[in-house]
Formats: sequence, C-alpha cells, structure tokens
Amino acid sequence: MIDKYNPQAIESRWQAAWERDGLYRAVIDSARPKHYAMTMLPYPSGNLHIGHWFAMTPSDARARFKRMNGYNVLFPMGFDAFGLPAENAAIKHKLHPAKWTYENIDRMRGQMKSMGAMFDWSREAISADPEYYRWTQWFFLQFFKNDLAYRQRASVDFCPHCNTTLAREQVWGDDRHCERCGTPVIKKDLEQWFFRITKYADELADHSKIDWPERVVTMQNNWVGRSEGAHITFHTEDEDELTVFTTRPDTLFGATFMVLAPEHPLVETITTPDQRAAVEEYRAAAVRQTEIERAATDKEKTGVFTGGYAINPATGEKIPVWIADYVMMGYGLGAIMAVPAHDDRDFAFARKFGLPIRAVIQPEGDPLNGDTMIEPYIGEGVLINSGKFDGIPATDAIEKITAWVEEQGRGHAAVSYKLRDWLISRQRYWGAPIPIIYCDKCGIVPVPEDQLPVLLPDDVQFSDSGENPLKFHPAYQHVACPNCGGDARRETDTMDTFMCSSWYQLRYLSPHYDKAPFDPVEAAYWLPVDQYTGGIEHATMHLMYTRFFTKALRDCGVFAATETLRDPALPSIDDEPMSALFNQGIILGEPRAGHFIVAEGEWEAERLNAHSIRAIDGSEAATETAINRVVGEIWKRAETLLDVHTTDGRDVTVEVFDDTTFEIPGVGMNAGVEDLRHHLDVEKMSKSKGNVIDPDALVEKYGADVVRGYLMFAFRWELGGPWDSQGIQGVVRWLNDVWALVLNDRPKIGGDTAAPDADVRALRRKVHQTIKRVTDGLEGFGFNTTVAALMELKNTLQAARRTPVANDPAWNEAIRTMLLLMAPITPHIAEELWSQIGNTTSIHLGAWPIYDADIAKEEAITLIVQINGKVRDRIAAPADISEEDAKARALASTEVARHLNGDAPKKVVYVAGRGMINIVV
RNA sequence: GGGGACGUGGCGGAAUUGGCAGACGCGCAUGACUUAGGAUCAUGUGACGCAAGUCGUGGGGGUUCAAGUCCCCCCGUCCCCACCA
Repeated sequence: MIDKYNPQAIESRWQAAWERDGLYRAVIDSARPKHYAMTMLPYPSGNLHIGHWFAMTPSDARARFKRMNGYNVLFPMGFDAFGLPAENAAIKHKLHPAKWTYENIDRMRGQMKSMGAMFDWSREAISADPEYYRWTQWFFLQFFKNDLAYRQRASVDFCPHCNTTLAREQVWGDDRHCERCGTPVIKKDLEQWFFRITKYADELADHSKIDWPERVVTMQNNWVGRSEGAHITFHTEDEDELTVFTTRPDTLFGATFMVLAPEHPLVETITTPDQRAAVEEYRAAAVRQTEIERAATDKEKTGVFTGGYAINPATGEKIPVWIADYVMMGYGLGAIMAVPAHDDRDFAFARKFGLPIRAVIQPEGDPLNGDTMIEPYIGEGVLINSGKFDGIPATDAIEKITAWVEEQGRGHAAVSYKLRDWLISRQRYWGAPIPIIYCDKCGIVPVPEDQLPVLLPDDVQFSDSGENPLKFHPAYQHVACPNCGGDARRETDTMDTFMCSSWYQLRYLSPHYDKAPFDPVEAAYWLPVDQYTGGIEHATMHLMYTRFFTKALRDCGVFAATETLRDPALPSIDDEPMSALFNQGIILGEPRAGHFIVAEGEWEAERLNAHSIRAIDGSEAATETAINRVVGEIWKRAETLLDVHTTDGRDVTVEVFDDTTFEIPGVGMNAGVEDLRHHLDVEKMSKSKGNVIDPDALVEKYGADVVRGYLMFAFRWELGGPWDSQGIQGVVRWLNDVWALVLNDRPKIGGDTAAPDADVRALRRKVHQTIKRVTDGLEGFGFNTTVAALMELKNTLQAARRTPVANDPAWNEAIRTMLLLMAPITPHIAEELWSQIGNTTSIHLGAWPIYDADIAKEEAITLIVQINGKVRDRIAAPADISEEDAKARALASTEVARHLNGDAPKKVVYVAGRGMINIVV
C-alpha cells in the first residue's frame, strides 16, 4: 500500500477541523500556567509575502510547542490598519481607504489561515475599527489629563511627498529621508501634538526587567543617548545669562570662546550693531540649508562672530560669542562653551577663525602648547592652567569643578538626552482623529470621554496633493465647544499609527470590550506578553513607543483595576509590555548572476549553481564541477565579470578584465586571486526587481508544511538570508519519507524474531537524544537545527526499518514520538499521520515527549587519542571507562606507538566528558 | 567619527561554549531503475596527494596539553547612530 503524501489533500481539511473544534481558542484557565505569545501584527498591504511567513510560522511553531508543554497559550493576530498606503491607494484608484483596507484584511486573513497557524481569530483586533480607535483616543485624553500630551509650535520634520509631519524616529539615513517613501524631509514650523516620552528617558534606557536582544538594548540606549555632565551659566557683558551643557566641566578653564546655534534666542540680544548684518545673513543661510548639508560631519566649519562677549566664570576672562551651525538647537541647550584644545570640532573652528587655544589637560610627556598643537588632545591627564585645580586628574576634576560651579551658584550637574518628545500629529485622513476641540473662548478642550470615538467621516474628497480631506469637511470641523457650547473647531490632524500599535497587546485580550480599553480580568491573567517576536527595524520606533506607552499608562492609573485582581507576589505588569523579545532576520531575493563567457561561448547563470548554467549558443561547458567552482569563485571574489575559457577537457582559465589570469585545474582554484573582491548579487525582494517569492504559489505547489519546514530549516532565524528555490526540495523529501515511513507496510524482518536488545536500546537512545535537541531547539529559537535533528531521526528510522527493530514496540514508540516532535513545525502532516496510526484526539493537544537522560546516554564511546593535539587513533570503549583504563588503552595503541616513534610521553591529558586523550610529547 | 554584529566547503548552515571542524540539507559525481525525468534508490563528496600523509574556519601574532571558539593587531562585509557639546 503506497499512499503518496499529498499536502493539498490534508491541509485544508485539518485547518477546517481545527477551526470547527475551536482548538486554538485561548480561554482563561487558572489551573494552567499561561503563555502569551505575540508576533508583530501586519499592515494590510494587500498580500502576504514570504517575509510574513518567515516571521509568523516559526513563532507559531514555538507557541504550539509551549502549548504541548502544558501552557495555556494565547497567540493572537490582528491588523495595523491605519496608515498612508491606504490613503494613497484611495487617491490613485478612487477607492475609499476603508474599503481598500478591509478588503485587504479579508484576503490576508485567508492567506494567514493557509499557514495553519494557531492564531486565536476570536481575539482579532483591527486598529481602524471604531471600537478600537475609540480607546486609542481615550489614551490620548488620559495623556492630556496627566500632562503627558502637549501642543507646541516647533520646527518639525515634514515629508513633502507624504504631506505630513513625522516623528524623529521616522526620519532615516544620511539624507534624512521619510521612512515610508524615501523622500528627504524638510523643516516646517508648525503647531503639533507631542507626547512626553523624554520624561521616561532613564526608564527606557533601563532594560533590567526584560530579556531583550542585546542589539535592541544597545540601539535603544543609544537612541535615548544619555550623557552626564553639567549646566554651567556664563554671563554676557549685558549680564544676560547664557547656560551651556557640557560633558567636560573639567575643561572649563580652557573655554576660550562660546558658540550658539544660529536659532538660539540670545543671538537676537547679544549681537552688536556692526555684526548684525553678518549674523542675519548667516542665520538666513542656515535656515535655507537642508538638514543634510548641516549635518555633514566632514564639512568645513562655518560661523560668524556676534560681536558680543561672555565671562568665563572660572577665569573671569572675556571670551567672544559666535554662532555656528555645528551647534544644534535641538540638543543640550543649543549653546556650548568651546574648549578647542580638547575637542575636535572646537579645535577646527578655533584654527579656522584664529581663536585662542589653551590646553588645560596635560597627558604624560611633553607639555601641550595651545599655539602649536596640530590636533586637540582628547585623552586623560592632569589639569593645568586651571587655578587651584591644577594637578588634579581630569577624571576627578569633573566632579570637583562641577561642585565648585555649584557653590558659586553658576550651575549644577545635569543630564542631557538625545531622545526627543514624540511628535504624533499627522496631517492625513486615515488615522485615529485627535480628540481635541479648539474654542476661541476656552482654548484647547478635550472631547469628553463619553463622546468617543470621534468618528472619521466617510464622505470625504481626496485630492491628488494628498492634503488632509478633513480640512475641507466643514461638518466635521465645526462643532460646539463641549465646555461653553459656543462655536468651536475640531482638530483635523490624526494620530501617528505607531500610537495604535503601542497598545494592541492589550486590545487582543478583549477586542470587543466596551467599558475600558481592555478587560481587567483578562489582563490580570494574560499580561504581560511572555514572548514577542518581530523585526529589528522597529528597535527605536514601535519597540520604544510601546514601552513608553506601558509606563505612561501605569502613571495614568490605567492598570489599577487589573493590579487589584493580581497576586501581588507576581512581577508587575505595568512597567514593561513584553518580557522577552526575539528578532527574526529577513528573506532576501534569490541570487542571480549575469552573463559570462565560458569555452568561448556565452553562458548564462541564473543562479550560482552549475546546474542551471547553460550555453546560450548551445555548446557544452567543461565539466560541470569545474564550472561550478569557477562560478562560485567568480561570485565570491570578482567585482566585475570576466571571461572563462576551457583550455582542454578539464582545465579552466579565468581572465579578469585587468588581464590577471589564474588556473583552475579541474577541481578547485589555485591561489592568486586574493585581490579579487567579494561580490554577490543578493538584494532585498521587491516587485520592481521581480525577485519576489509568492507564498501562495509555494503553498499550492508544496503545501504549507513544506514551506514552514523550509523557512525554519534553511536559515538561522535571527539572520534570514537569500531564498534558494532548489533547497526546498530537501524538505519535500523529508516529509515524503516521513509519510512513507509511518504509513507504508513494513516487511516483517526475520518473521517475528525479536530484535537484539542493543539495537532496541540504540533506537530509543536516538529518540531521546532527538527529544532533547528538539526541545532545546524550539525553546531557544534554533529552528534550523531542530529540523536537522528531526531529519536525522527520520534517517535513523529508515535504516532501522530494514531490521527486526521495526517489529519491536520501541518502533511504534519512536514513530509516535517523532510525530509529536514534528507537530509544532509541520502541524498538518503530524496531525494526519497521528490520526492514521489510530489516535482520535488532536496531536496538538498531546503531551510533549519527556526526555530521559538515562535512555539517551551513550553506552559506548570512542576514545579520541591525540598526540600533541592531532588525532592519531580512535578506540571503542565503554562509556563508563575509568581514566586509568582510558589512558592505558591509549598508550597501548599501535597507532600511538607508531607516531610516538619511541619518544616518552611528557604528559597525558584526559577529558572525561569528551572521551578525549591528549598525549604531549 | 562613535557604537554593534559578522567572516567556516561550490551554497544554506552545524559544532553541547576551549575538546574529533564541516551535523542536516542543497548542489555535484558515479552507478541502478526508466520511453522519459527538475522522480526515486545506492554510494561518494573540505583541499592537495596514487598513497602513507599534509594542509585547512578572512590574514598575522599570542595564551593553552588543546583555539572556529579566548586575547592583541590588521583586512573585509553589514547594520545603527552621527558636528550630540
């Protein structure tokens, strides 16, 4: 009986059965430990791509694994449904964003169901639903009430293409472009809403309560950018105060001039009449300059003297005050004391404009001289030219001079952050309206909570310019002031969609709850998220915002009701939203090579493998192996393409454009190509490059289990890598083999003869070793080695099947165990085979196999005998061999004797755990 | 300029954290079966060598009985931040 594995026949059937039986409904069960697994929710862009599969199916495998290990697992899914693409599609196709969005959601939900993932769809949350954004607005009001939201005119980043302002986090790269569309941003002076995320700077830089990847922690800490230093107040000649932030108060005596950002408010008053024209011109030029130009680090320093002076509080000296665009208004206090002797930028500036340089930190060696220094000295040393502080090590002086400044009433220790408050206003339609009303009499008036949600009107006209249609919707804008009843105007900006995604883990708990953003009973049981997974690209955006949100909600008292329902002994849920995080990598496009010349014919390589190399003119290549090597080496080392010729049947000569020639004698390359550069044509997938892998087509061709299995097997999950359309065949073979192994009739080996005990023990040993590898692998996100372990077990079973072991009860146990171990990774085939071998309940409700270290323990080991670290012999020995025995056997080996050549061993090292002996001569 | 990650066969990647380098898979080679094969089965597959053997984890040094793994110096790739005071 051979019934071929046909995934299409079984997968939809099981998906329907699981849905019918409510297998993945997660319901509170206080008798079981909970596990809240969450993977980043998708934006409903239209179709699921392979990246979604790569992100979601391994997460699903781990959630299933947790479930089989006795956890009550919640693994929800939803859609981050507000956002610009919907609005752009609306403009382009004359289609309402809601229609576009919800149609996409319907399609993508269906595509996700084809993954066979255990998503609990009864908890689906969609951020564009009024019942969702009602609470997004409610949170805004809580922030407003608690002084965490404020409105301010500020110079903000504006994307001219998307026609909206952006948060600092959404401006990327050297050219400061819009994260969504790539257009360089411009600065605009606008009244906007901000959240006081900076209030939480220190807390956000503290990751001690969560288990997050080091990479994310580092990026977030850099983003918060805490620096410790001091505020020091100088006085101008007119007795105006001019306060600077510095991380080097120890160099105060070396401050020989000051620099203000061109936008600094004091510029107005400090500038002298004869300098005013020059200053005004410089300020105007600075405004005109793009951020890119201003931020270029290698730029020649520019600046203008204001004509004004300030007094260095340490030296009493009169020092000039300049303006220069290398000082930014947005960081610190927008003003610096310049210490040219000990700072790169100040040094360059001083040299250019002939300003005095005074060394105040002296390293060991020749005394520094400010007039002759050719570069600033940044390192450690002792203070000089610093009055009573002379001779103190600079590291101590930071504290001492700060204390002294404070005594003088001239400043204090201070901390500065790079983190900016979060700008959440967006001048676009498809987002959650900001629930604010402006009244001429009452000012800024929040919409009363019982009037939420502020609904987006449907009857809007989109213009090609992308301008917010709410601005042209009088009925939406004109409202009565909730306070005085008079004529008032509704805010037309909507909220940054990162606001919606900052709290979705809460809405999943009770997506239809209408008394609060979430049901405290659900929250008390499920929170916090135990395992979050998603891409690293959100490190300083979503992952920052959601942590801020949680802390802000805590301070607004939103978790109070939940806390009363929780065991106070449990760790708190209101400091951090997600206890653990794991970032998967990305799947890149399949590598493609171009044309090159082989055997004087033109050849084409669509891939890096020789298999698909063929001559355009139909001629034959040299041996495929040789060509294979050439292609590999070319792609590994060459920058530009080259000619490849065969000189005879086997040898290949490669000519690089610069006439370098090297030989490839049949197999392998000779040396001499080291200077060729690595070059591999691997790119991100994109429609325009035509290298997109469509998961639907793969599912249709191979089935969901194969796609899941391949995605987990072919890459390290945290790294991802280029797609390989041939590699998937390995997973196809694996599942075909498993299918045949479980279902096909077995020949009775030797009638009913009992299998030798040793063989049975060997089989069970392999099974238990696999249990351990799979358990550890799934726990630790090592999906690729997990699949490898399952393949090995299959290989072992295939071999055992030809022996009497296949008649032993241990065989059936092995099959059962293998299916249970496969269930999280390939849920459909596992379920089908589980049912076919006679089980009536779902394998996914089955208990995870228990690892028994005694069974897994090797009975015999191979002693590895090394001489001076080189393996010279292998000797079979019992696992419990004593050290003396092992050494004796090693020294008795004839191989050892041969290599010792009569020399006496100087030392014999025995490593018990590894069965290794090293004889040192 | 600052911070971080990485570099292992033709390819994706293993290596229980200092202990047999190359698991598992792709590809490839040879053979079998086939009208055929992008199917299946068997065997082989780091390099060099007929072999004994030698060499091998980007390069160079070091620590150690033992280094892909630890330390130092280079080279290269990628990511983040960036006139941050």
